[in-house]
Amino acid sequence: MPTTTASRRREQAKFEYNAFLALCPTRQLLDSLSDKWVCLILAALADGPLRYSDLARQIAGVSQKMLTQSLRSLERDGLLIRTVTASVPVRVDYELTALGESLMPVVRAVKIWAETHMDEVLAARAAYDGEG
Amino acid sequence: MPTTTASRRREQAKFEYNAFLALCPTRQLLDSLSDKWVCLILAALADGPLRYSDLARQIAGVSQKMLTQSLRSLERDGLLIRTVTASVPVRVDYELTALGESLMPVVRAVKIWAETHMDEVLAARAAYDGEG
DNA sequence: CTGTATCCTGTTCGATACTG
DNA sequence: CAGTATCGAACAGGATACAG
Repeated sequence: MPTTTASRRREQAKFEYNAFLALCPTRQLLDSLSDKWVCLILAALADGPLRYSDLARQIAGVSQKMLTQSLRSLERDGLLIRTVTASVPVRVDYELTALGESLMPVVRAVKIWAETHMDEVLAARAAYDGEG
Repeated sequence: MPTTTASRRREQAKFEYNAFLALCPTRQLLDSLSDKWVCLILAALADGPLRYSDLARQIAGVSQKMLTQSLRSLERDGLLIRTVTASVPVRVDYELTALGESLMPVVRAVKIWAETHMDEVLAARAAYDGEG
């Protein structure tokens, strides 16, 4: 059997797997959560609605661009709602939806594991880097 | 009060926040998990040890470079162990550590939420995109 | 078999400036 | 106040070739 066939089969498998991943719900969720700021926004909104500028102040490290972009993404996914109050100056509030709140236990699970075990991870890293 | 002072204060806050984030265990964990392949590797190893080529076959979409890179990262974090058997040809097995296994419930929590709610997210996306 | 090294492409993201 | 638009540097990540 020629090599070309085997390599073609591999490419085919890769293609199918990538198509599968594109549809895989877990991967899609992970893609959203992996955004650097998404979890921080969710956590900030867990205590109640906040205005744009409140978020910008609480999550001090984020750029305007990324904050807006992440908020849009979360809004699009139905995890939060954006309420514009047409006053002068305009006022925009962000609030978790029920769907967004249902995600919080997952975020908290991540947080709890991190706070419980991250020192072990850091120790492992130090040991690994030490050995060189 | 001159504007420069306010802007300097903002920069200072941003700097401090970024320093805080760099130390925040949750952020560090999220940074690891957000790697495209890490969760897939963890899931693949949840059922037992696998060889490099087994992983490459199961996670068909990954490039050699990223697979190796992700495995090294997980090894460094103490989540899996890499065992080299010096035969010809050489054989390398990867296996979750206790620490790695302790992370699995978190990964599963993400998976369960995704499988339960991702259709709502997709519906929200469709609605959002439809409105334009 | 299990990688490492290199090149090269697309994407991400911060900074900056501008708008309703 | 709450964004939008644009530019450029930095990085991620795939393809390919090579090595122990």
